[in-house]
Amino acid sequence: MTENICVTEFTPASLNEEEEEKLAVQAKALAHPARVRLLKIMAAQPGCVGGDLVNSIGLAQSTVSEHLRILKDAGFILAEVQRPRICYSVNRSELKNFNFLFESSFKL
Amino acid sequence: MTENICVTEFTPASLNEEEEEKLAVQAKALAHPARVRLLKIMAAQPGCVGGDLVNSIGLAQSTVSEHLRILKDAGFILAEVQRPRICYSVNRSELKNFNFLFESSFKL
DNA sequence: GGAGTATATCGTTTATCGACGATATACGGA
DNA sequence: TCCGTATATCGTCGATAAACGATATACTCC
Repeated sequence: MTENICVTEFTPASLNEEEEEKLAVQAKALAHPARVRLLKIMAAQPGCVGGDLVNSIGLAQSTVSEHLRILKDAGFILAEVQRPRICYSVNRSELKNFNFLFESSFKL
Repeated sequence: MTENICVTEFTPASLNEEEEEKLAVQAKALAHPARVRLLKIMAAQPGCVGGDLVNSIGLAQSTVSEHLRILKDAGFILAEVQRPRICYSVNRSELKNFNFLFESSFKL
């Protein structure tokens, strides 16, 4: 360890660990092409889609279900039960919140 | 497969596979708390930081180096060699581009 | 040329992810 | 009540990620 050349002092106070964790967790939910695609499809629908998402994407039903669970856990989508189907839709406020968190974290 | 209830037809033309892939790849680079933290630290610096990042974070030098490589590969940071150090800084245009890609993909 | 310094790479181990088929669940309707 | 349908969960396997210590690399300065 030597003295810094181009480093200003960093104040730990500006590090909000919870926010960082949330940003990372949500980014992880976006970190797969299939999930980006699913989100995009849902965002393009006025209402919601059922398991037709499975047909829109070349993956097994169980795989799609898992991707949807991850997106749901991240808060990016909502699931409305319409037996026997489930109607998924994007949660725009949470998507916007991610966007905001991203911008504010990195001072864009 | 049955007829849809709440699904409108989806046009594959609006699916830009390259963009989806890029969004996923960049999201993956953000999908770790240590990398979010590193980016945040760098974004808070006027210029750049050297390997002091290693000291700012409780991880081994080799681990931090790997995280930095991932961020660099994603285009989120720039590395300027100042032997024997390397000065890292955020690439704001790429961060902003991610933001834009995110917004436009999901129609926010 | 040799020593010192900062960063990158390698090799290993453990943990997590992604995909699938098979099966369970939870309901609506005949 | 039993059947069909849509979704969720389970178990497994191969692939990838994350962490570390040890070592290599690539310079600067004596």
